Amino acid sequence: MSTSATPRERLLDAAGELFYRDGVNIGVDALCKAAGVSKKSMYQLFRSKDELIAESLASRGPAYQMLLQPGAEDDRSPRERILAVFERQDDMVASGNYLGCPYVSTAVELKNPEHPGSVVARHFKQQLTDFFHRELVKAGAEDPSTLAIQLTMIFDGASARAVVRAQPLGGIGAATAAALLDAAGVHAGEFALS
Amino acid sequence: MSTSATPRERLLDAAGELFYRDGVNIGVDALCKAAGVSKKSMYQLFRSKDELIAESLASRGPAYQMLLQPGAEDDRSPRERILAVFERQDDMVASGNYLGCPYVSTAVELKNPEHPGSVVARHFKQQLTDFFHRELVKAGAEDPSTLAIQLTMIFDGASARAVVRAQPLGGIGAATAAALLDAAGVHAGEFALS
DNA sequence: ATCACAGTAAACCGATCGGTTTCCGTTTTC
DNA sequence: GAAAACGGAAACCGATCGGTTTACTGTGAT
Repeated sequence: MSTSATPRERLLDAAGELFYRDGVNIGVDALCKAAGVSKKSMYQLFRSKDELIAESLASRGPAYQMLLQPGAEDDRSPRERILAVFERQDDMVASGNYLGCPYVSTAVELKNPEHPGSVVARHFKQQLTDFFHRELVKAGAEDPSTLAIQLTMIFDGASARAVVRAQPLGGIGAATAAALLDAAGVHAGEFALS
Repeated sequence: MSTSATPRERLLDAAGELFYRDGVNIGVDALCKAAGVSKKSMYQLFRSKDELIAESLASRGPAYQMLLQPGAEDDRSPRERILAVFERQDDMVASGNYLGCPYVSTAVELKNPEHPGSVVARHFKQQLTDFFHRELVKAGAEDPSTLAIQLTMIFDGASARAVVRAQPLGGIGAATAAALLDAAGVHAGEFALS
């Protein structure tokens, strides 16, 4: 347990991992024990367990996005950059212990769409759609808004498949996304003329 | 509370509804109270709560499939019958209180793919894929196996979107499925030549 | 009439739930 | 060096967890 980090950081880290691995119903005692933080400290850092759920989800957002989305600087085409997301998802599933997209899983478990954790989940799922949208605009796609939503759906569908089947995806997500991009006329190496 | 049904039926009914509405972490006390069944009866009808999860999921399977899949006897083309699944999903989401595909949600919540409930979930998700596969074979699709998986992914992706966004789908699932079928050359009114 | 069974209500078990509080040691601050 | 703040360990709260047990009621078969 890296005691170098602040209690808040340790808590957010442990919460991010345990809420994902065991579900949001894991107890705060187990959480605090894993973080090496007392319940007293936890409850003066966070108003409630619900707030900790939301904040731990939010704190992992940027890293999760960077893990999934290619950096801004590379010379790949929009299509390749989009497909890279599905390839990274494939890797995550293949590396084992994949339990679904953390945001979708949390929203599913919380049931209540107004729960602070659900709000955070909605926000970060929108960011993936926004990434797709930006790339599609760069590629000059005809209907980037619809297509971005469809790609996000394929991403979450692949995620659901990985959870239900509990086995590697074998590139089926990337293949489906590619088929959809083909149908929409977004081809390899293509950029908008503008 | 229809006391006409047997305790077993009442329990499976209440469990199917409450596990879906509140998640699998709902207590057995609440379950038994909703079913009007004593805990003693519950535990001589089912070995454990885990078994009740699996059996209630299984007992709802046939009705859920019939709700989603068109009956065997209709004159629609395979493509239309496939798209009908997505339209019914759209209706379910639009009617409110949609909390995702019960099988995916349960698998996500249980985390453990060897949990009896996860096994049942995997089985019934496969049945949807099988339905798509049958229709695709009828339509003479080139790669029905891959396409059936892709359609199932779109279905689950649309389901995830409905949960995360907590708003109607607006036909995006059917539109995505249609685009994929178009790309695969499965057109309206088309049947295999055989 | 009686026996057996099915089933409910409720007490009970140890463990855990989210959350609060007390106590005490350590570190920072002046 | 004294005082104040930080934070961990652990007791504590009422409620609930999954599961068992006891006690009692109603029913049908004989």
